[in-house]
Amino acid sequence: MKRFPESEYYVPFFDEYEYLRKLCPICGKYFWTQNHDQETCGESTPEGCAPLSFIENSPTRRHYSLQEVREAFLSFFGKQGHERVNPYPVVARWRDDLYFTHASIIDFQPYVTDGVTPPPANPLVISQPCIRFIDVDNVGPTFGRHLTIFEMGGHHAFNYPDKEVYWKDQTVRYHHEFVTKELGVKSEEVIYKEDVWSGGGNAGPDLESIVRGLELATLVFMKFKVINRKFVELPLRTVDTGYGMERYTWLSQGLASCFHAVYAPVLDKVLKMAGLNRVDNKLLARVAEESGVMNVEKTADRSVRTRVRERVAAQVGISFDQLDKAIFPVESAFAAVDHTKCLLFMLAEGVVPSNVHEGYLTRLMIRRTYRLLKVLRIERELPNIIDMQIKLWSKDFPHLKEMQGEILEMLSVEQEKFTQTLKKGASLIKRIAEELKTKAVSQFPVEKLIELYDSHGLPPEVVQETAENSGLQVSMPEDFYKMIAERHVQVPPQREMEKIKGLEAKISDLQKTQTLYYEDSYRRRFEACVLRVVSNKYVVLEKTAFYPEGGGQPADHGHLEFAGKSSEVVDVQKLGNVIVHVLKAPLPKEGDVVKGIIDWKRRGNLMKQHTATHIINGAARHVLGQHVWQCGAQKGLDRSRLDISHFRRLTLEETQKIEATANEVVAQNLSVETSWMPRGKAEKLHGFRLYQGGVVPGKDIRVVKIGDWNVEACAGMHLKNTKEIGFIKVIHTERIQDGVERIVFSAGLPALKPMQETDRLLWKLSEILNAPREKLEQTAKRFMREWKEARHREKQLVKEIAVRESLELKGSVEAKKGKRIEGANFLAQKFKSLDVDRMIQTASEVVKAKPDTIAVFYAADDKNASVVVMAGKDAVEMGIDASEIAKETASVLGGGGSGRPDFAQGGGPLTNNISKVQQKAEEVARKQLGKR
RNA sequence: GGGCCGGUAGUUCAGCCUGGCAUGAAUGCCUGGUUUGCAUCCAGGAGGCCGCGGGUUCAAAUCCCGCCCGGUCCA
Repeated sequence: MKRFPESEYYVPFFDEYEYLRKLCPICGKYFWTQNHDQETCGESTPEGCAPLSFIENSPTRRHYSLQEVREAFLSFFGKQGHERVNPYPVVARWRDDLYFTHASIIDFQPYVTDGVTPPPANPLVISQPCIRFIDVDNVGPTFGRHLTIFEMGGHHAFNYPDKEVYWKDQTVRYHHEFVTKELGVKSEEVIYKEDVWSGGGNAGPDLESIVRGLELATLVFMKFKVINRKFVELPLRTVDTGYGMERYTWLSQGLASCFHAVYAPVLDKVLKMAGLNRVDNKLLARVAEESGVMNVEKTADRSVRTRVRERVAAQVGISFDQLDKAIFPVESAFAAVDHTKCLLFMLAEGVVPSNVHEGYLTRLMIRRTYRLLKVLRIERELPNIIDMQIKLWSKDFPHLKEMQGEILEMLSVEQEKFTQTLKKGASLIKRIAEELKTKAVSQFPVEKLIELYDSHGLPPEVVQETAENSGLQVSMPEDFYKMIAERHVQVPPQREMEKIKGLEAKISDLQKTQTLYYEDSYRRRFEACVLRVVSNKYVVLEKTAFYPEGGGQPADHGHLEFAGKSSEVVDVQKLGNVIVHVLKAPLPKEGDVVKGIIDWKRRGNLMKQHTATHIINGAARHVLGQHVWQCGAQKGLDRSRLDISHFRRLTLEETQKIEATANEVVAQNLSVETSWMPRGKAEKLHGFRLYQGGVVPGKDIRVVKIGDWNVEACAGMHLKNTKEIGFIKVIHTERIQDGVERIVFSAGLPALKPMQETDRLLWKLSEILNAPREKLEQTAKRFMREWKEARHREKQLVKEIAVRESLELKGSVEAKKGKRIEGANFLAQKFKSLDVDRMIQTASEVVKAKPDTIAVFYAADDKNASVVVMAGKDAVEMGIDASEIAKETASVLGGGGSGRPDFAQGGGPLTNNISKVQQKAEEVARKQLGKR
């Protein structure tokens, strides 16, 4: 749907304020204005509907800092009955459909907007830091209209069928009042433009407010769900507003760019570092006014950008080159100032740069920032810029300061990695270029370009630079990134669980199964009534103490007893609210009362492993830092694993420290408390650290708290106190992805097993090396050293023997003991032991001394026979081909051989035929010499 | 989660496709000489579990399988 009818946008406010609805002849959108002479929509769009006309001419009552705009916004809506809500994290860990919070409404999706959970307040107001990568190419060129990190002010009202808060008219009135009465903009300057908003499966009409060319806010009326491309009305209608706090700040200050308004102290210093502090502000202001046409589409090639710039240059009245030279570095500084704040917020919330997920986006951001700073020749200043950003923002966001050390460390690790990649890349390109040159190829092949990007991370532009220096032409095909994409087409994963889905339909009418394991996690026996039996395999009870698989904890096993029979429970799954036991025959009948008995050895172990997982997680964070988050976990009967985010390989020392810390927690006998509470309350009480295991659905969540050590939202089975675990042993660690470390450990009695394994190994080693345990290390070192020395000595000896033997043989050649055939010396010799290396060395010496010699040396052990054939320089010239001799003689031995004319070897398993080698070799040699 | 590239002297790499002596290359190191201020030149030398484990083969750095380690791209 392109647009909604007028009725979706009309509000009585427009009549009251004598607003007129008009159609913009340039962008083709409807808009509402009080100024009846207004012709275009008044927004500074890429189509050029209007310039920005507030530069050096602010329409507001006074200048506002970002902090002041935020406060004005929050308190204005506070006065209008909105409750203030603290901002959420920028890393959206409570969602599995996106990585970063990119709008204020994200905080309340999906549970609030789907009606599952009540909102924390209604109506509410919030100023939410948001991260958006979608516009990253525009950050800088648009002078701050686009940012990767910004604060979105939102006042939200959730209208339920039985409870109306406010809807369109009131929303527009609030906005209008805020802009005119609070900020002092004249009413006739405020234009409302109609648009259609959709995102995240929801949609609705929206009005954008525009003042002096700048879009300031979007007022969205979320009332549809998109199902099969059709709009279906939602029972819950949400007022979703987004006020660009930075844009209001910019508007009020009327400075040349949004960055001047928001980042003044940092921008000043960055410009100074880069030697750009004398840039003409008048010129900047003129460019800013026209910057609305800048809108670099992600896929657009350079020519579009150039064209747009030329247009701006014409408007400003200077040449393209002049403009580009003056403005381009400033835009880079703008972007750098934005990107470093973005990095600061991401890293402060513990995103570890990596090759996957949000970590990868962070890595791309770091590399992008690094390249920008490099263009400005201030890449060494990155830590200083980050420090300045911390200083600027930690007043409002105190958590930034706490992470200072870790952030700088992560950045330096990342920077080091990147320079390594670039360094390696440069030498790689050079080598390829040289190789191509020797082949007289002047065009850089596309497949090499693709390989360099895909496998070595070198964008074509970088290749271009380096390769063109070596005189190679590099042209990038238009569909380069499409070609990359084609290399990554993947087969969609096959669907499993189809059977279970069929099962779900057959039990969906049943009531929620009562969960006895939550009432008492130590309960081992219970009685319950059978509600349903499906497919002679699945049994549903009214209540159960069997824990179904979930949250990385495997299902309980055990028995059901009924009418004197016993049936084994082999699996337990949760389908919706119903718990299904998978049984091995015999099966009870529907209506039977059965006795359930949990396999306690299994369950007890799993509880130990699970509580231990939480402790290890806490220990890892304690030892390594606040950037540690759980990225995955799986509990097992005798060992479990926990994946954590960390930017380096774990060292042995760190691992042992984690292990020691975890065991201290065990020894402290901390109590483990589990409780159910509303999501909002839990978040308020314990923060977003709760969501270690990823998304936790539902209105109420279960909070597992281990003393003051660790709090997580978790549905699993836990002990009552840590001492019950007994002992935790870390078995090993591995790096499963860049930035993700896996810790494999065991808890309780099963932890004994890996320790005994290690013990056994040491025992064996001690036996083999014949050394006591405490001397093992130095003994192993000594053996290694001696082995090396021995190997070295052997090599020398073989050489020496070869020289001696060759002297003897040379003597026999001279004494004409060897055969002379066709003017060449033919020397065949059987060696006593099969030592190919020695034969080669010897032959090599002989041939060197007597270049007209053909040496055929052979030997056999009980399994194989080998032949070495070497021909001197003169012999080769006479027509000898050692390769053929080796091949022919080896065929007598039942094998094969080959090599070069001067040297070849072969062999075979028929050791009995070794006596025939000499004759055969001579025969072939004669033939070769005779041919000449 | 998936794809791709790589692991060989201290370092950067060649050799692998097409199995057959690692006389491997450059650089760094050591010795001697020539010079002598700042990447000088010449001669000689030391330095390799060819990532680990299997398999194929008369023969594996090279081919096949598994693992470990590093890099990189995509979602």
